[in-house]
Amino acid sequence: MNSSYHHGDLRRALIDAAVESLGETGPSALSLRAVAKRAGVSHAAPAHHFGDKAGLLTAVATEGYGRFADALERAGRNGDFVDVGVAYVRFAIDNRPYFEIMFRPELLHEDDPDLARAESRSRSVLVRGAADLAGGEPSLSPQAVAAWSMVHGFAELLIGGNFPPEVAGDPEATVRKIATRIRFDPE
Amino acid sequence: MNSSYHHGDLRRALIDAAVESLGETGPSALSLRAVAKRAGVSHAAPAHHFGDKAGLLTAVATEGYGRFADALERAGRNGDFVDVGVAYVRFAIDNRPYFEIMFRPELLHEDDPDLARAESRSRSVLVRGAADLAGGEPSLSPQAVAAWSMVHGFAELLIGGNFPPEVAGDPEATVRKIATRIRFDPE
DNA sequence: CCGAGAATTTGACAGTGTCAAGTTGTCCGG
DNA sequence: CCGGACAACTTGACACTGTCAAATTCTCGG
Repeated sequence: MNSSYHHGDLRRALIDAAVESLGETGPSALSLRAVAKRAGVSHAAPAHHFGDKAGLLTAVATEGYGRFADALERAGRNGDFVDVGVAYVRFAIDNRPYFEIMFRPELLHEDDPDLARAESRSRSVLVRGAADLAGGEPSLSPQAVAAWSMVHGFAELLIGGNFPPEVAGDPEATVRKIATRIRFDPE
Repeated sequence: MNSSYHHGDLRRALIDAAVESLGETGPSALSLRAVAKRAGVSHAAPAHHFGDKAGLLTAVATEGYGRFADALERAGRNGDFVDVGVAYVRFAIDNRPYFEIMFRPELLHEDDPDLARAESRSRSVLVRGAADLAGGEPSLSPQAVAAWSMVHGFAELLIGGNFPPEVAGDPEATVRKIATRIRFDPE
């Protein structure tokens, strides 16, 4: 029981440390060595578990997609797709460290099977919600693309600080108002 | 006035080199020294002109916002807001190196006055287009937020490779179809 | 023509990711 | 009980990065 050796679940601790670090410094300034130091291990320990910096971020993104799918699923329980949209941007706000990474392919190992699984799960939750709205189409309908794009763009613009105070102040209200009033022309 | 002993306009050459580099390697892997080498100058030359790595990226983003505003303005000439939306995502596709940087505040010097000017210009072009649609409101109406979010989210998701082939194949057609059929309920 | 001042280079420094090799812990078959 | 195999982790090194200070090179106005 040498104290220099980490006996608990180091993989878990490293992911947590990475998320904390991401929350403080943002993705571009994330340092593997800083993460290692925060977890109390040597600078090369992360490489052993994740291979790569991208590997660590992939693990974070995978966990993020898992939580994301959970949140969307929970919000969609009562059949109102507006709630799913609201949950989408709420997740981006509340889990910003995850969200800032999840849609940045150049930072991740896209071929990772776990990541792909988690990704496709949250995508399917999203599409199912949109399909309910549009009338049960299996694939990505134009309506679904539109809805997804809108909530995603809103989240990104909000996080990037591109909105004036009156909309950034209560983003949930704004997205709810918009999502409620929006319609899709047949034809 | 600005002629240097290197050869022409080094500032210009460095921005161009940065854009090329961004196009090849993406923003996260951009190296100041690689940019300098590409421009044929020493590794510390960029610092003199831009102070910082963020300074160089700020200059790139400023130029990007300029071109962006031009493109949106050109597209809005004939009063159809759908064209502006299409131009938005077309810009993201055609000028990906710029677009990938423009909405990433943590990579830039947000307080830079030139950047702020260029930003607010393209924003005002966008809002003016949306105001025409909504009936002349000056500030950011819910409709404008919705429209902006949608085209922006579409562009980001598209660039991130999140869409299946049938929509990524002809993105312009998809965004046009969506933008044409979308409506906004008057309460 | 020359000296001031700007543009650029040179050299150094701390920090980064990644790899190879060494060290330390764990566990299991005898 | 024990020895050795195996995984987890550390140590040390390497090339590369951004940034800064000092030295150099060019330009131009007097």
